[in-house]
Amino acid sequence: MLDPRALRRDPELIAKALSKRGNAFDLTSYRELETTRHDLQTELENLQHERNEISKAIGQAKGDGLDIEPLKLSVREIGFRLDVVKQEFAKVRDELSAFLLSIPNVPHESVPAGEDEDDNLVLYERGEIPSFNFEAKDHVNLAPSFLDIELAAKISGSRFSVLRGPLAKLQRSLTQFMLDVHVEQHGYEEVYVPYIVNASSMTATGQLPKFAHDAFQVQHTEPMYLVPTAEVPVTNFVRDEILAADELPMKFVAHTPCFRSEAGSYGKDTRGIFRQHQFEKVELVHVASPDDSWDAFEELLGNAEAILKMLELPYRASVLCGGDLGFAAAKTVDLEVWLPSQKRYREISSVSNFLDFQARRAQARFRRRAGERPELVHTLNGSGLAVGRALIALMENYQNGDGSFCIPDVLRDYMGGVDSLKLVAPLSD
RNA sequence: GGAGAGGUGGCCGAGUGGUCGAAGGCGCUCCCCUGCUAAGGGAGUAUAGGCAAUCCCUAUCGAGGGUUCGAAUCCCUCCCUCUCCGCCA
Repeated sequence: MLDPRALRRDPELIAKALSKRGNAFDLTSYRELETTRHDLQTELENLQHERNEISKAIGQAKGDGLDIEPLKLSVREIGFRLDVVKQEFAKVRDELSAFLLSIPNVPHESVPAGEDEDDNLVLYERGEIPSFNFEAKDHVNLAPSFLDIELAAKISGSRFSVLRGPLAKLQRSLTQFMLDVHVEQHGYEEVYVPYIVNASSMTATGQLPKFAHDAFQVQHTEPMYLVPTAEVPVTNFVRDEILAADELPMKFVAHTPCFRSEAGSYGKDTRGIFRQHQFEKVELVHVASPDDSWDAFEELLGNAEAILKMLELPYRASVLCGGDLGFAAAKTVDLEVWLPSQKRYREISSVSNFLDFQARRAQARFRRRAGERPELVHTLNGSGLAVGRALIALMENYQNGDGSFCIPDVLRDYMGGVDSLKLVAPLSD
């Protein structure tokens, strides 16, 4: 959520800043709502004040043994009027808050203008794109019977997968490796978190109310949601908390499955496990002081890149343009890994600084010094990395032409010493 | 699933329908005293909103309704936590 005070002070400025996203900010209805809210609130508070005064007087009169009936009568009209105004105010307040919750974050000044991913700005490329003297197979053809989409379709439906044997182990090894690096080398605390969250958590990080259709909802005593990313449960650690300055920065790493409905992506990336309703991700989350969040951003990006470097996968980094920027983010840098079968880079990590946008929704604050007013923290996160996509990238970039692919050095211990896999032969069971 | 207890400020914990935003304690901040690995004394210390505003006003005692001139306090619904029993990975 944007700062309501900043918005009130200069709505034009915010509208202009949001236009970088191609987001039309409705100044007219905002002004109308805000004016109505202000008028109603003033009237409401005045009425409440009057009522409080008289009620206080009644209390005193009663104590003094005086007749309180005339006073009661005088407060009656106020009560009626109050009921009406209270209702009107509640309605406008709810409308305004729904309006505010649906406004995306203001893009940082370094974010390029643009409509979609074609307008993203490539920062740099790293690693060496492999040159094969054979036709590169894609990940499906490299492990046909170990990656069973049909079986998953029977069990669940489209966009699910079953991984078998060594392929399942390889995905687990990747996960383990990433967690270990972030904990042992980058100073993160590993956390294990719920995979189902409540509506308040989803609202705090920005998935709700606007993007309900992207999430899987679970019906319980109240509506709950399968986590679309560990960002949701982990960032919500600090919801409604007032932290001490020395508790910052907080750095968490969590491995979770992620669930996305992928509504609106029909026909897109339908082959293999590239875009699934359920996928594994290792996520990094920072809770930072506002002074340090851009440093934290660089650190996070470096931490995610470190995994790609250690796996020796070719990748590039791009700043997302305004139009491609996620709802809550002020700035995002995507890491994209080279996929030989597609002969292009594809997203494997997304690193974002949300500034105080999520923190305001979450009321996540800290105190610089004891006795001072609490301030909103800054939140950031980044994939470190998307495990399923890392699996694809590894298989494809390390393929040898005979259907086998090598296991990168850093994973060999996790794989029990295995240095290559050949999974093109049918599964024998 | 059954039975019970409870949700109050950074924490613990009082609270009779009326001057309670809330006693007391702890913690924290500042000051004083003392000069020595301690203690004592004083003052302050919730959040959000309105306003140019220190002041002032409004709201908030798990959430939402209700009763009442007035609700932390009474009633209803929901959520959560804890204890015991049952079941269970």
